[in-house]
Order: sequence, then C-alpha cells, then structure tokens
Amino acid sequence: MTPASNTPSEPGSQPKGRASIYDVAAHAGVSAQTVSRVANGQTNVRPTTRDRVLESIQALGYRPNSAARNLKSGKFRSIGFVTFNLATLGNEQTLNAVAEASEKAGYTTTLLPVTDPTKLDVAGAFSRLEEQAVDGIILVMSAEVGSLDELKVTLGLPLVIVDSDAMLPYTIVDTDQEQGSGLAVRHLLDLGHRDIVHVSGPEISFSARRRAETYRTTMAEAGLEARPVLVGDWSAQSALALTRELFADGPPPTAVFAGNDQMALGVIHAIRERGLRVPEDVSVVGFDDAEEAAVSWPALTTVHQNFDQVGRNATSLLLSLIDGAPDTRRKVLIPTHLVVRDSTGPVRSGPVPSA
Amino acid sequence: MTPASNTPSEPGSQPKGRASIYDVAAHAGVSAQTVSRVANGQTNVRPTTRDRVLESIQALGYRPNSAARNLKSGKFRSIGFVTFNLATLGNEQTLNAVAEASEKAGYTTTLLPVTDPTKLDVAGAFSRLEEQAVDGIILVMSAEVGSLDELKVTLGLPLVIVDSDAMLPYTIVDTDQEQGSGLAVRHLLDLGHRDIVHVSGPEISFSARRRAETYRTTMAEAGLEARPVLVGDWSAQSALALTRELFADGPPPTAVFAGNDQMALGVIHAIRERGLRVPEDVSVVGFDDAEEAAVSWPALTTVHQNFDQVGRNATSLLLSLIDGAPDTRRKVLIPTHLVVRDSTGPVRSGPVPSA
DNA sequence: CGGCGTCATGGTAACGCAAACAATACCCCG
DNA sequence: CGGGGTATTGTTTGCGTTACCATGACGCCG
Repeated sequence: MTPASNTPSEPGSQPKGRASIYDVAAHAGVSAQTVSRVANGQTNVRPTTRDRVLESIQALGYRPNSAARNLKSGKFRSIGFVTFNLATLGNEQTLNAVAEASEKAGYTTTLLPVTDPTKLDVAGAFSRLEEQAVDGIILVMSAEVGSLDELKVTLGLPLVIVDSDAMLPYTIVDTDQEQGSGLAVRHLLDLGHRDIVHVSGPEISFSARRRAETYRTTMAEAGLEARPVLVGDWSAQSALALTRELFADGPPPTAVFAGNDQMALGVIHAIRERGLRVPEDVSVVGFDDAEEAAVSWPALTTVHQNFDQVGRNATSLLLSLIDGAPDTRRKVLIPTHLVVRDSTGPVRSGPVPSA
Repeated sequence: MTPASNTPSEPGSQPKGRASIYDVAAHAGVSAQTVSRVANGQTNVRPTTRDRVLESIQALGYRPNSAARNLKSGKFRSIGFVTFNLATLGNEQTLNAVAEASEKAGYTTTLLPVTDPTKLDVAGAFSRLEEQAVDGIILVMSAEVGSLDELKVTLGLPLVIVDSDAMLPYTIVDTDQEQGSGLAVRHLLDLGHRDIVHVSGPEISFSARRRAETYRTTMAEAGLEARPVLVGDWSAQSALALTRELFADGPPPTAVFAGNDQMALGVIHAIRERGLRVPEDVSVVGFDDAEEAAVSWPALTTVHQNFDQVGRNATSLLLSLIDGAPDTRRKVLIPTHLVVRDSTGPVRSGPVPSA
C-alpha cells in the first residue's frame, strides 16, 4: 500500500493534499506506527530513530490530521459555547474565561451559533447541536428557552448551563443575582434612601427578573413600598428614555438601582438633563462593574459580577462531566461584591427641588 | 459485520457509544449507504424506505459523527479565530461578526487560544495551529508578532489577517486608521483648535501607531506643531494618569484626540478633576464609537469604527480562499465616519484659565 | 549457553462515513 | 417479448490515525 503520491501528474511536485503519516513513514524508512509514536511523544522509540522521523516530519511539513485522530479517539477536545447573543458584556467575558480555561485543559472552544432559541428544538430528525464536533456544551441562556425540557431528553452530550433560572435539571453556574441585588439595594437603604426606583433589564431575562424580584423583597423587608419597576432592555438608551418618562410623570426618587452599568449611565444622563446632580440629588447604583464604571463621571457605584469565575467554574464542571463524572446537577452560585464609588451618597435631608 | 452491541454486558441496555450508521441500518433492515442517503437528504430513496430509516434514526437517537464526516471530506466547516486578547471592544465585536457571518455560510467558529504571540513560532516540531480542526484562520493581531514571516512559510491553511500593519504578504482587512484619524484631527482643526494633544494606545499596537502617525502628519499638513504623543495602553486609567501629568507639566491644550473611547473617558475625567469643562475649555474626540460613547457625559464625539463590516469582510474573504480562490493578497480598508456629539466645540477665543 | 524479560519496531484492524461502482428491479418502447 | 434505460438499493473501499498484538533483537542471569 502506497498512499503517498496519489497524484503523480507532475513529477517533482508535491502531492496535493497534506502529507499523511504514511508519507512520513516512507520518507523516514519506518512504519507509520513509529511515526505516530514520535508525533505523540511516546518514549519507547530509539533516539536515533526519533531524530530521523522528526527530520522527515520537518521535511514534509507533516501535521497530524485531527479529523482522523478524533474519529479514532471518539473525542474532539473542544467545548461548545452556545449563546443567543455574544454582544453583552457578561456573555463576552464569560466566553473569554471559558476559552482561557479550556485552553489550559488542552481544549478549544467552538462557538455554536444559535440565532433563534426555538431552534434548540429537535429540528427535523436531528438536534443539530449533537452533530457538532464538541465533547460537551456550555449553554449561556440570558433568555428563556421554551423547549429546554425536550433538550434534556435529546441531548446526548454533557451540558452545563450558565446564567439561567435555577429550576432546570442540569448543572448550573450563575452569578448570585439575589445576593448582588440585595447588596445594591441595602447599600442605598443604609445611606438613608427610602424612595428607590429600579430600572431593570428585559422581562425575558432570568437575571433581570431575579434582580427586580430581589429589589421588591428587599424593599419589603425594610418596610418600604417599592416603586413600579421600569423595564428596559439593558441598553443605556432604554434607561435614558425610561428615566425621562419617570421624571416627566412625577417627583424623582432619591436613588435608582439600575439593572446593569450601561443602564446606570443612561439613568445618570437623564438625571443630569433634568438639572439634577449625582449623587447629591439622586444616587445611582449599577450592576456588572464594567470597565467604564470606574471612569464615568461620577465613578459608578456598582455590583461587581465575577464573570471570569463563572466561566472558569462552568468549564471545570463541564470538563469533569466529559471525563465521566456523574452529573450531580449541582447549582453553583458565584458571589458578587459591592464596589462603592462616587455615584451614591447619603440622602439629602431637605426635599428634592422640584424641577 | 455487526458493529452494534459492542458491550453486551447488560442485555436490554443500550450500547455505551452513540449509535452508528450501521446500527441504524441493521435496525431498519437496509444498508448503511441508504441510511447515509437519508441522513443527507438525497432524493433517490423510496419514500417508504426513507420513512423506515427515519424511524430507526429516531428510535436509536442516531446523529452523524462529524469526525468521520470530516475525515472523509477533508473539511471541517469551521473557521479558526486567533487572537491574543478577546477582551477589547474591537476584537470582541469582530468575533461576533465573524461568528455570525460564518454561521450563515454553515461554518462554526473555533477560538484558537494563543496566549503568547511568540507561540506562533514553530513549537517543537509542529505549528499547533495547523493541527486544529479548522479550514482556515482569521488572525486578529492587535500587536506585533515577531515570527510572522515564519508563519507564512509554515501555515498550510488559508489565512486572513485583521487589524494589522499593511506590510504583510497576506490578505488583510482593517479599519482605515488613517482615514479615521484624519477625520478626528481635522474636525478639531475645523473647530479652530491649534493646540491638540494625542493620547495613544501602546507602541506595540499597529493601529495605535498608525493613529499617532496620522495625528502628526495631519498637524504638519495644517502647518501646526504636534505635541509629544502621550502613550497609554488603551485603558481609561492610563489616559487618566497621562492627562494628570500633562496638566501638572504645563498649560492644557484646547483639544485632545484620544486613541479610543475608553481613553477619551479617562481624559475627560482628568479634565474635570482639573476644574475645566468639556467641551467649553477642552474638546475631546475618541475612537471606536463604543456603546458608552453615546451616553457618557457629555456624549462623546468619536470616530465610528465598523467592526461588523471588518468581521464580515474577513469572513467572506477567508471563505472564498477556502473554496479555492487564489490568494490575491488584497488589502481591504473599511472606512470610518465621524460621529459628532457634545464633547467637542469651537475653541475658546480667550486664553485658557491657568489652573 | 539457553531461557526469559525488555525494548524497539512492524503489521493489522477498526473508528464512522460516503464516494464510486455494482447489482437488481422495473418500465417503456419498438 | 427483448433491449436499453431509470430508479432504488447494496458492496467495496479508503480517508489518517492509533490500539493491540506480533516479531525480532538484545542483554542478563543462572
């Protein structure tokens, strides 16, 4: 069998495809098996043989074919990262951490594009997800997915879910939304604020709902009445618009808890438009601790969310599942901490000047 | 040949591995080839047979094994995305666009983690990049890579470079740094500013150097003297520190052109600390048009960089290379446009008040 | 000096799939 | 009724790799 020189059209020209292990074997005068051993760094090869093989590898530019290797091993050494929206700070940072952590374990990270959450359904005969060349999947759900129960039945791959509601029968890693939101609201309460408005992310987002819920319960625990939650879409623009409306409708609150930093910036913008000052007239707390939080004017008090740790945890859990650990369906909550900067201050003693 | 039931340990239990095409064939009473035809949607199968096969596929939960398919076809239907740093706005947005564009073409995107640029060297015997299960590579270089010439020799995969110097013998896609920087500086000149300072990204960055260079040449073209460039590291913190030093050393300029929006925010912060106003005392222009630029206070005048288009262009160029198009080593420059907001204004007529 | 263990290397097979080719059944038309 | 298609299905083969087993060479010990 001479798999080399499969296209002897032009003598002297190198074969079209990349060199295979047999080409190297022939060039070095050894068996393919020995080349394989050298390529994989096994020790039971005589040094002189090894050198000869390495030379041939160099000469032919041989690279192991990962498809063949994957086929043989049944593994891909790759983690699938599924999200519906890479554009948010959290998803992007989580991906970053996942990519880094999986690299350390010798895995690559494959972005599995799912533009439409409903496509997680069994599409036709197959679930497309399972056809992908990955050993396991990290599913970052910032929004509700209708058919996740079906997914459970169908998916024959290890799965870890990030940023989701707690109710699903999977291993879950998430920021502790409750703990973080409690931190934010209690910080405002401690500063003496009693009239606090929450501007939240969209209804569809689990974390947005969780933060809004915690806002209400924390207010209730303090014996205070919560204002209606202003529902935005995470964007600064939406918060800007909502806060303008709020000011148009009645007296401003003394403090705002924004669902994320972007929205906090929008809120601050609207407050300033109104001729009010932050934090003297209105205090603002954000959520995320994005990079711009530290340099906005004033620097933003916010809840630091440890996306890196979320990503690292999700990755290591998934890798252990891939290695055959039983799926204990644990729920791992990553704690946050409050970063107090300049956008919050004690409540004014006098009444807020009407605009 | 009966590849099924490889582990008959527990009768009644399904085999350990996933069902193969042979298992389905046996279950449906047809040949593996027919299953393959059904799975790939070929038309030359009798409807009754097709239905029977589909039922068996369902029953066994069969999913095509992509490793075997890749091995057979020699393709992976995946694009490798290489960067040294996912955390920057531009890289992240570019990745997002690449992922979207490659999805549309039926490709996945694989993150090829390269923590250390020098690792692009031939490491040991192989270039690890070529071992990856990808059909081509998009290399996002925000910093200089020493051994790229070697890479050229070694890499046997289609390659498109993003965000790089123009000198390399590859197909290159980049934001038109010169055009964008010219826009920013001339905008300030048009407003009457004569004393303009540039706060740049790090020396190692091609785009930072290009922007600084354009700052100097544009000033020279206007017959003005450029101030020494303040070299930061893209972070708001670095710009904050540099601007503080600048103010400590002498009279402030009437305008600052910042290398990116983050740094512009840092500059504005420092200006305010000094008791000066933006834009009345000092105008500030950024670069990138990040989301927060629109809602910072004041809203930031900046150069909009179309990362989406960069990513889309890079992807379609790479896909055509993968499809066998000759590498014409074109250089594609994506134009920017200036977004004028509230951080720039006409130069003050009187002298700047000394602090 | 013979037997046995160890080391180095080679041969064979199989991973799962699909292209190429082969075979069969059926139909139409002369 | 037979030749030559067309439609459907089956068989063989090989993609590149590595696990497994076989083989041969060598050295050591009794």
